[in-house]
Amino acid sequence: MEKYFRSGCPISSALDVIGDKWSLLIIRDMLIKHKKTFKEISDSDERIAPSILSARLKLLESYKLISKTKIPENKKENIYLLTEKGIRLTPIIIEFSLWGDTNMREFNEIDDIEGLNSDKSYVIQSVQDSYNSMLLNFR
Amino acid sequence: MEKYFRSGCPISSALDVIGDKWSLLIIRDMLIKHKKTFKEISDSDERIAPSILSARLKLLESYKLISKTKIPENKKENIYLLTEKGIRLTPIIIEFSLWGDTNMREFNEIDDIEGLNSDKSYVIQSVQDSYNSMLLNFR
DNA sequence: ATTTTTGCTTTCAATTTGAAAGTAAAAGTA
DNA sequence: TACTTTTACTTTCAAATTGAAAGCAAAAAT
Repeated sequence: MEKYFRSGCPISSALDVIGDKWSLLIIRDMLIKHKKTFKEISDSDERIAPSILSARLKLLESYKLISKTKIPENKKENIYLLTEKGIRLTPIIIEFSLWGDTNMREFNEIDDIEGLNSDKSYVIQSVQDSYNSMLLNFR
Repeated sequence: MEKYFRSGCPISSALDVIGDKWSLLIIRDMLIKHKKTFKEISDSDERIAPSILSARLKLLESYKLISKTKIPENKKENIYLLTEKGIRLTPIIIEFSLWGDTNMREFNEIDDIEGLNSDKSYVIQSVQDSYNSMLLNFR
């Protein structure tokens, strides 16, 4: 897992870490659906292969977007949680959601997402607040 | 170039079109640097291979994010321009820029971008206005 | 004690990527 | 007019990545 960046451009550098087919979908499930285990994340509509999920979780952890812990009650399951860096991806996730909702209906049947039409900064704040509340159970 | 979508999720659908290593960098150069020809887009810090650029331009055109024209003065060069759909990617580009700027400095030396600290919606509006002004020369 | 679940790893074929070279038409130059 | 250069690609092919399937070891459930 070597860390190679194509240039010093912040956009390019961000894409070098999360600009692949799967990373933002993993982040979406953690952030919006509060998924926390390998199995929960595996169970998405998009069916990510375990080999890919494993590799991606390792990479996201190496860039400190997520952390990996266990809870004392369960020695088996790993708990994956978004870090501050990861939670800060919320605006990107919301912008993708809005763009896809408006611009992809012509090419694919798009699920309706409730609350997406509310004020943008309110939606972002709500998502982040909700995730942070959930996090309180793990400290 | 078959159009396959992994699910009805707007985020996933957006990523199925622009969630690869290069598309958003092509959009960045068109939107921010007003690049319009194959050669101009080829000349980026990240050095995209012509085979990849060719394939990506075709795909972006098929999803109506860009249009391909010629100007009467030059029968050789194609002019690639962002459509409304493409210009609407501005918020995503800006959010990537902001996130990379804040969160990737730990792992890569990030170029300073002037004006990035201004009000977000002002930055977005400026970028879009500037691109639209440039477009007036091609209608 | 046995079965099931979980979180992976391994394997391997198929797909994608990307560097390099090639090409055809247009444009520029002598 | 002939030649050279430029542009916008395409082709080739090796390397890297992806992803479906199977395997596996430890923990949890029965």
